[in-house]
Amino acid sequence: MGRFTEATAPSWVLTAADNIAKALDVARKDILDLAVTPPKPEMGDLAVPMFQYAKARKVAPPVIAKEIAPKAGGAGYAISAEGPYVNLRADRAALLEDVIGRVREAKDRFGHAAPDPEKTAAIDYSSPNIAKPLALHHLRSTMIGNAIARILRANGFTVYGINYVGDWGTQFGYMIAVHEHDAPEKFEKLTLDDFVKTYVSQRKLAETDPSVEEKARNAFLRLEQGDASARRVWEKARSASLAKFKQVYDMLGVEFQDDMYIGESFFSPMLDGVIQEAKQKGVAKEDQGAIIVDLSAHGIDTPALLQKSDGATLYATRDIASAKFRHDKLGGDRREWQCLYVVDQGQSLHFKQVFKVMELLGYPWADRLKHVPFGVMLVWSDEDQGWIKGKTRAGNVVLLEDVLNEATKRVVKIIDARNPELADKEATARAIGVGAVVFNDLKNKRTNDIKFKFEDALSLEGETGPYIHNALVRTKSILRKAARPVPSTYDVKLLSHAREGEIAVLLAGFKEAVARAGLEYDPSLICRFLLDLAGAFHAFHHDCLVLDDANKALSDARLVLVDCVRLVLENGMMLVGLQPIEAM
RNA sequence: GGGCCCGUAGCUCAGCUGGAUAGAGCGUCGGACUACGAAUCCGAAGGUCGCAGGUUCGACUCCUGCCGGGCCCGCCA
Repeated sequence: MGRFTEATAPSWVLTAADNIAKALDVARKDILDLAVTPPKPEMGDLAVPMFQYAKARKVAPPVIAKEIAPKAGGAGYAISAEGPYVNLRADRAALLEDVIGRVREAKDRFGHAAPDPEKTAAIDYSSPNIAKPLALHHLRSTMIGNAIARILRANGFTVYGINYVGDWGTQFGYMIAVHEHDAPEKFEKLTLDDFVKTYVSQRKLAETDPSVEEKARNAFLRLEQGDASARRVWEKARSASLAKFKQVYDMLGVEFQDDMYIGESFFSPMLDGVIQEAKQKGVAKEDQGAIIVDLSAHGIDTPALLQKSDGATLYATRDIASAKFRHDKLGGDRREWQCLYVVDQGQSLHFKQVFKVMELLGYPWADRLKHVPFGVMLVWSDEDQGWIKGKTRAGNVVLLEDVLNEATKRVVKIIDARNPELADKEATARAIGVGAVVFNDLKNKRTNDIKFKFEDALSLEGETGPYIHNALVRTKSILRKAARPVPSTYDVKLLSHAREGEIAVLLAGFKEAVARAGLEYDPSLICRFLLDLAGAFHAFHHDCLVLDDANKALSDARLVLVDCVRLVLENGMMLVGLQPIEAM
């Protein structure tokens, strides 16, 4: 697999690949697929190995390389044979001119693909439980999902971000039993915290007093039957929870449309229909009093349970109903529709079962349902001297909000020490602190377990969010100090420094990174890009003076480049949910 | 026992889905603020890529087996 596809390759790469293909008498795509990045920058920007062509012609690879290189030259790049490789190096001035032109034209859409009405996606992410707090482990689904939603939009998709909140289940029995007869003035003021406390205390009581459980069950039964008084408590618990969730989402820069909080309760009226349909189609059967779908003929040993022996439905049943809803209402009529579930890898089997059941039910779009799994979050434990799962064990919950506030607090302290005059101190600290936590979560491959350590997640140095923020702030500082608009014309030949070349190569690769991140549903690819670009800019900043009255022409050209870096950094940051800032 | 994920430097991770001498960050050691922000930059030390076979001109990458870790495996979500 090559570095580029025909759709995303910069024009010089296409030209070069064309010429090499012609010289070898093969297809351009073959060359693109073969092309790799050389191990050292001095060797060039792209290399095409000659091994297989050498084998076909029964000559040594270096011989072929030497023969091809002189024949495949062209405008915009240099070509040379080095051992068994044909190395290509983009002409820096041409590359810079090309990429700067594109950035300045596309602006905040640079790197994006054109919107395509056939591309639609429903993405399920975050999806916390009502009446429970947002904990640290919710960060993963929330931010990975948010980033994928933004990345797919940048790839031309219309995206529906769905928050499939857990707003149905026996836990509401406790809420109803306890709060049903609260005085109105107390009832009105109930918050998520109150409901969490109720849940915890009721669970504790239930351990010694069986009647607590009994009352809760009855209360939930009334809720299911549509009892108005029970429903009133349910609604309150739901709205109080959502209000709190939205506060935290706001801190994270995450937003769901109001009509996209489509929780489990929404589907409860449809579940009988699902069971009936599955039975009628001969997909489901009764077994030990329960309704199951036997999947053993399809390589899945565990059957999918649609209904318990006591008649209650299960979450697989709800997922079937919700998949139909998403297809029918959220873009399923489009050719390139997809429905993503950004849910931890522990639920792989569950989704495998649900998707297979959808297929057995005869829905031809069942193959568009995709589980996008991610690794669990492990927290460092000094006690155990190891990584442990930060489970919701009683009293052991790390609140997401607390982590974000702590991060912000630490950044405020640093700003106070280094830049006490900063305007917007609180908002800036929040962007940097939250960004640090978010970036720490997204920078590694999605499927890895992430090991959460405060010192690392809140670190301000190295491969971190603040490293990106710092690069952005440096671009803005220069642009501000220039005290004149970014020049509209400039002499590209003056941008001859090696650092400028590195930046050009990176900028030219942004679109490829966005495309790949979209195909692989992996925000870490954007994070890596941002680290590379920020790094190249930091090095440039160290080596190259931009504001230089003695050399106005060079200063102009560099200002243009700095502005492009600024723009692409901002574009990339938006995709992964880092909030751009002006100063720090 | 079966299924999925993982094993690369002391630690945390990249390695472009088979190509050139395996790369970063943290930590350690040593340098750079009389230039646009040192939350930065430059350099050094540090690796039998878990182990053993196999496929290939070529394997960190693909296949098989083993070792070690995580998650899942019918009435929780």
